[in-house]
Amino acid sequence: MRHRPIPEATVARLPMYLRSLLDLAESHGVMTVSSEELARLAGVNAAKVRKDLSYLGSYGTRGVGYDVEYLLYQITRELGLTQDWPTAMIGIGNLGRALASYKGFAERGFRITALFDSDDNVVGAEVGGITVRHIDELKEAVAEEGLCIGIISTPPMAAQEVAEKLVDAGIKSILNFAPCHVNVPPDVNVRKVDLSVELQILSFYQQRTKAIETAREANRRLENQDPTRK
Amino acid sequence: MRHRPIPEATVARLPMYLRSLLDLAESHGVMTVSSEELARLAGVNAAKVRKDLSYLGSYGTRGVGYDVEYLLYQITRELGLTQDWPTAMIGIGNLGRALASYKGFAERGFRITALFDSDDNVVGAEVGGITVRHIDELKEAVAEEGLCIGIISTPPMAAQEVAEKLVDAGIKSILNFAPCHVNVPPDVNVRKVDLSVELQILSFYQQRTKAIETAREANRRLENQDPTRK
DNA sequence: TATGGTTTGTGATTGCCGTCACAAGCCCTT
DNA sequence: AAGGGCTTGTGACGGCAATCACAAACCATA
Repeated sequence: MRHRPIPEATVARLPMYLRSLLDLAESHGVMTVSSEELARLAGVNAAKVRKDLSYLGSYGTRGVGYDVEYLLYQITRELGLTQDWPTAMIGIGNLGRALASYKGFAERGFRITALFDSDDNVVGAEVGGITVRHIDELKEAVAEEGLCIGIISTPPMAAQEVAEKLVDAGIKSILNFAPCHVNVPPDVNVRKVDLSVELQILSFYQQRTKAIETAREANRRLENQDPTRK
Repeated sequence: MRHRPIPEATVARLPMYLRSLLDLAESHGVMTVSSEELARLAGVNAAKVRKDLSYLGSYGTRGVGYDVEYLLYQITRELGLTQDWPTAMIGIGNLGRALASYKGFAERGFRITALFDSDDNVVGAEVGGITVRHIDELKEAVAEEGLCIGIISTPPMAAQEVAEKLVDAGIKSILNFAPCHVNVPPDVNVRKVDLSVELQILSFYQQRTKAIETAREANRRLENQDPTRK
């Protein structure tokens, strides 16, 4: 049972557990945590927590719970966060600038160590202490500096082209903030963060609840008009 | 078949189709599109596209495809994007500022119409033409200006408190950019965007492929050392 | 009007994932 | 040493979603 593959859904939740554990370790100096407590903090089901953690190995103690420090280390290791992955960002516009100086990345161990753009007005500028280079220098920089992860924060029109340049440079992991799909070879891993898609999904459900409310109100009004109605 | 409920997974993909359709309509003036083509653009399976769209109704023509304009309208309507949902953003730090002026929101029909913060140094400032108000004015503003959606872009520590204030003010849809889970009543819809979680997931798979590569290399080296090895 | 080529809409199937429920195992008290 | 109270780890089950495969339906052409 120890070495079964970890399901994708579990991998996606590990970072949440990691964060909750960090909170526990920092704020209270808590030594041990139950799956119930961890589930509450991460906002998921307790059984799911246990099953997820069991994929990593038997790190809990029955009747007691999980040792916070130990679990922290195991998840960190499993996620590959014990080493750091030099990260390049391409597209230093408004969004790129904000992301490049976003403290959340650094706090979770990601150093964005190289910035690139194609606009000569931007190349040479300094953002968060890093000088923006021209995209043509990307391949060389990847080879020399061991860049492993690429972040695309260009406008959507440029995203596909940039993705291809990243792939050509040998990058195997891409995080795409541009609101569009990019095509890459099967051995390259792309994840997408689309800021407005989430709003659009909210809009769908918001409309739905609004419609229900409106219908209820109409019913109430109808009933008031004709209280004898069956 | 017409009025079955739309699965969550489908709702999450509608925005992608919407974007691809917009591209088609704008750039080429294409009149009609097949599920195959739309699938390619959105980066999904063609059968999935057809099934997804079939939940909205029979808007395609066999042997021809889907009318781009008509489908555009139907998805827009289904997502509730024919009306606009006044949106409040709470937490105008680095990230909040970038998001507030992010053009992608406006392009997809979301106007952020109200900004709030708790820091007196920020209150009164103007971001993207909107004056930042104090969080204590939130409830009143929601009531008067019909704000429907709340975006949390505070540091994680403040997120839960802000979420509760949004709920108290009557907001039913929340988009949370703070890297933490927030607890809300069941009738409130929260979606989360965590910028660094995606990086952490990439890190996991990156480590995995790296490990495989390293193992292969070790094998090669071993075989070179002892070419007669079985 | 008939025929061929094309594309949709959808039953059927499969696999993944969430949840439940409980045995196994640990600690503490007596 | 034994028993009670917890908590983990996991088999079993059910449901949702992805994919396949094909009949139904449409257009164009003759």
